[in-house]
Amino acid sequence: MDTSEQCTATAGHQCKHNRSSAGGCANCAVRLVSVCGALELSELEELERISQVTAFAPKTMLFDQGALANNVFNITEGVVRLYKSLPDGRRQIMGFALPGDFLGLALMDRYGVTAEAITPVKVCRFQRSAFVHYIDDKPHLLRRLHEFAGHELSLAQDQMLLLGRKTAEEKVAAFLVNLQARYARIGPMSVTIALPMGRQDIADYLGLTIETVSRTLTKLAREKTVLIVPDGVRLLSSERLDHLTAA
Amino acid sequence: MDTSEQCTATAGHQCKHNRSSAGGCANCAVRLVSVCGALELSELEELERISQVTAFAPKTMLFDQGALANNVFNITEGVVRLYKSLPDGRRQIMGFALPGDFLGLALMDRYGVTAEAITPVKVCRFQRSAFVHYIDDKPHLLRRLHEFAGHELSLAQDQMLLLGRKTAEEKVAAFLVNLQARYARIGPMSVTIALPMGRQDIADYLGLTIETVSRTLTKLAREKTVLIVPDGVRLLSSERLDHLTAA
DNA sequence: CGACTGATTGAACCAGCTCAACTCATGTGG
DNA sequence: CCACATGAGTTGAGCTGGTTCAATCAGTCG
Repeated sequence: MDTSEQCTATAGHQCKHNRSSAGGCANCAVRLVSVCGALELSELEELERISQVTAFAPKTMLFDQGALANNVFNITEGVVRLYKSLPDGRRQIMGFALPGDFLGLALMDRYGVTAEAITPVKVCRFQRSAFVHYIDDKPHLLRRLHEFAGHELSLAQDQMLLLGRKTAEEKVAAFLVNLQARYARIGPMSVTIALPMGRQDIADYLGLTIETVSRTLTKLAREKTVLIVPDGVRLLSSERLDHLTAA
Repeated sequence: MDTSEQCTATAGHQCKHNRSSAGGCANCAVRLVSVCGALELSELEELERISQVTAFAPKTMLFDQGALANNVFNITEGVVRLYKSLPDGRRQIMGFALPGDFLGLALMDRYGVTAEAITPVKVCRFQRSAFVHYIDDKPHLLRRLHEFAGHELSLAQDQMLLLGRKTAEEKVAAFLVNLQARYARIGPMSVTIALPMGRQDIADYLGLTIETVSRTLTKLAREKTVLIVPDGVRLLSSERLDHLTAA
C-alpha cells in the first residue's frame, strides 16, 4: 500500500493556495460547521496563509498512530477512517471523519490514531506549530476547538456504551441513524445513506465481524427496515431504527 | 438510594471555605496534577473565592446524565464512577474519576453521564457560569482544560479499542495496569492496587459480566499473575500483565 | 446467631465468531 | 468478446467465549 502523503514537499507547489472551490476559506462549503466558523474574515485570511490544500487518494494515509504530529487537518471533502491497531492485526475504528471535521484536535505531540482516506479526500493542512502559534492570541478559536473536543468526547462515550453494551442489531441501527444525522449537518437531509466505507470498516467500527454486519443488514432488509442499495442504504423505517437506537 | 447532593443550599455553610487540608488551594494535595496546576497563586485565591468544598457519601450522585450542568467539579478525595445507562438498565461505566480529575471538562450545558461517589468523596465545586466567566481572561487555563480534554479523548479511544476488540483476560489486565499507573500519579507507586469499586462496576467498565470478571481474576490468581487481597489486588507478574495489556 | 450484601463457582446456553463456500461485480488480457 | 482472475459481499454450518441462571461461599452488621 502507498503510505506516503500526497502533496508533500515535492508536490506542495501544486496545491498551495489553490482552493478547490475558488475563493478560498471565505467561500469554503464547510466553514460554518468546522472550527473555522469561529473566525472573522480578516482572521480567515491569516489562517489561509498558513494552510495548504492537500489531496489524498483512497487508501492513502494522512498520518500514522504514534508518529510525531507535525500537521493538523481540516477535512473539506471525502471520508477518512481513524483507527487503532493491535500488534496481531485486530483493529478498532474510532470514527469516520467527514467534511468539516478537524483532525488533531487534541493538539498532542503524537497522533493517537492512524488516519486513512476512504474516498478521495481534500483537506486544509496546517503545520501544528504554526497552527498552535496562530491560536495563541485567539482565545475564541481555542474555545471553539475545546467545544469540538467536548463534542468528540461525548461521541466517544456514546460509542463506548455501544461497544460495551449493545447488541449487533442495535449497533448497526445506531451506526446508520448517526451517519444520517452527520450527513444532514453538511448536506441535505436524506433517507438514502451513502456507505463509502466497506463492510469490514463498519465491522471494525462496531466491534463486530464482517459476517455479522452483513447478516444484520440482511435481516434489517428482510423486515423492510432498510433497503440495501449499491454503496449505501435507504432507511425505510426510521421509527424502527430509532427504537433500536434508543433501546 | 439517596440521590441528593450533600452540602447544598441547606448545608453549604458547613463547607464554604472550610478546606479539608487546611490552607486552601495553595496547599491542595492534588493541585499540581489537576487543572489548577496551571494557575498562579493570585489566580488560585480568586478561584478559591468561587469554589465550594463539598462532600459526597458513597453511592450518592454528584450529577445525573441529561441534567443541566450547573456545576463543574475538581475531585480532591475519593473515587467517582461516571456512567451511561440504557432504558432497560444496561450500564456502561465510562471511567473512574480519581483525585485530581476534573468533571465537566467539556463545559457543555448538560451532563453527558451520571457521576456517583463510590467512596466518600470531596470535591471543589464551581458554578459552571462562574467558572466559565473566570476562565474568560485566562487562556492558559483554557489551554490546560483543553489538554485535559485531549487526554480524556485519548483514554476514551484506548477504551474503545479495549471494548471492541480485546478478550476478557486482556480487558482485566489492562484495567489493573492502567489503574496502577493512575494511582502512581497521585501517590506512591505500588504493586498493591486498591479496588474501591465492586465487581459489578468493573464489569460495567470493561463490557463484561460480573461472573466473567470474577472468573478472570480467579484465573489470573491461579496462575500467580495476581494475588487477590481484601478490597484490592496485588500485581505479582507485571511482565505477564504488560504482555496481556499490549497484545 | 440470622440476615444481608458482594463475590465466587458450576452448568447450560447462545449471540456472535470462525471457517468455508458461493455470488456478483469489475477488470484484464489473449 | 470471452475466459478468468480479483475483491467485496453474502450465506451456511458448526463452534466457542462469554453470558445466563442458579447455587454456594464469605464477610459484616445488627
